[in-house]
Amino acid sequence: MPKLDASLIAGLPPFEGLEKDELEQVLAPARSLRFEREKPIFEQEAEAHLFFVLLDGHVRVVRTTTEGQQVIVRYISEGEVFGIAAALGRTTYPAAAIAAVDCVVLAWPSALWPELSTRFPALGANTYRTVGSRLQEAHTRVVEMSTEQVEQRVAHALLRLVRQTGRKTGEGIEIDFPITRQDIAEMTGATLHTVSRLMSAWEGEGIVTSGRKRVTVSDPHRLMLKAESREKR
Amino acid sequence: MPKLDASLIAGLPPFEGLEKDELEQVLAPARSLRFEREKPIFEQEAEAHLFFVLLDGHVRVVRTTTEGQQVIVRYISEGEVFGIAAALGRTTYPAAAIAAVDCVVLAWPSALWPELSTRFPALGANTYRTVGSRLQEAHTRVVEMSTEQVEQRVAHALLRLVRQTGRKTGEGIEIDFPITRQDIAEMTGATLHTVSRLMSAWEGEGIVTSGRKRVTVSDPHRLMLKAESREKR
DNA sequence: CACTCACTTTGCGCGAGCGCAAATTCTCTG
DNA sequence: CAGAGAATTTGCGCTCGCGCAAAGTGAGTG
Repeated sequence: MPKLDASLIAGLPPFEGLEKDELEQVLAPARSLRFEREKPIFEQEAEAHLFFVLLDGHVRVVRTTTEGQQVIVRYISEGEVFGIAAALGRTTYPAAAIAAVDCVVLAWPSALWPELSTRFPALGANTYRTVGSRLQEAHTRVVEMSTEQVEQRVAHALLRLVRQTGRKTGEGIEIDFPITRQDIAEMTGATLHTVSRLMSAWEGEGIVTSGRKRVTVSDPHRLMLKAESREKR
Repeated sequence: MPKLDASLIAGLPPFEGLEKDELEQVLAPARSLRFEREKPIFEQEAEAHLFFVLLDGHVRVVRTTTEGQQVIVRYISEGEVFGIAAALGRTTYPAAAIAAVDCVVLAWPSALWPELSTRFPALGANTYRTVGSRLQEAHTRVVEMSTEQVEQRVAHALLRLVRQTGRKTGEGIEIDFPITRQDIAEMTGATLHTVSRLMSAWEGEGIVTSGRKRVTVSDPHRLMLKAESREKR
């Protein structure tokens, strides 16, 4: 087990408000793990033995229905906790987590959560704050799915990705990991065909530039207009 | 302030695992409040000064979009906590809560949450377990909205309501509070017209009996078939 | 460097379910 | 108990976006 570099980790949101020695105590029982691109970090319905903080990379969280249809629940970015079923009283993971690119994670045994969260209340508070915003985000998605057209939903999804993981380039803000039309479809409840058509149209209008597994938003402002205009019902 | 009857409250899920004297300490700073049918318990975006346990009645949790469209996030039943924004590090309520019928609630000042949850870990664990299942449920709804037809979604919604709040009658299991076609539409992302058509069809098939603000499921098994058959995509 | 496979684009037809409108029925209130 | 308003039902046309199909375009590999 490599010695973890506390100084790089100290600034991450889950550990905010922890003293230096507290952080070391928190990190002591953690292992650092690597996952290659497209490799599963955990599977849906598996025993939730570990919980994680993502140190580097991007992770896709996917739910699969009994009929085999996949839905992307969210993407995890650097510095976020995930797989925290144990903190929410679950014994299994409700979704799978897959490394979207090569990833480095910290992993703790779930059994340690009760002790860690009581010994280090700041850790618990930070984690539950994250849970709160995820619950709110999930409800936001329900509302979007209920009230918006596909075009609006796709625009919102892209804007969210850009905000979360955007990286500035010459042509605009690029989504920082490989993402297919199919992926965007699975985030928005559309088909890859419809997503492809929308992207083509937006490309023509100069709002996005995109290629194989790559999306760059060159005009976020006009994309926001697409996201907001024309409600239904 | 009336003296609270601890014996009636002891069995509720949020208080499971608390000793008798602990329960009394938890209840001490709580106030009991009454709300008439259709009166708001709190408004969306309001300061989250209180958190609640529902002692009697049913509460509708509603999000309103900037365009004024309403979506029913969930219904709260007896014995559930709600309005727990503070436990999730939020300062405002992300949705409104409205009494679906005359209600009795227990209310605590949000400021007490940190103290209560650390002094009584069981209370914290029970609450976060609830949060966990709500997060999962929200994701389930996202998946349903992404992959199912309106008919399946409405069937699922009714089955969920029946499981949560069903009350046996001569004709089947009745949803225990007034609920309109419009309400069901706002839970499923459909229009009241489509919901009405579905209910009429199902009534014809002998699956449900319904009237004004009233729904009884007489054949849950066949409704489950409606909920599961024919996936799309 | 060619081959293959995954990803993407585009066309076309169709159907689920919305939007609008109007009639009907039930409940509550004065 | 009559009137009014809320909730429900039903009809009809239309559109968004899916389903299916087929062609095109990279990118990685042996």
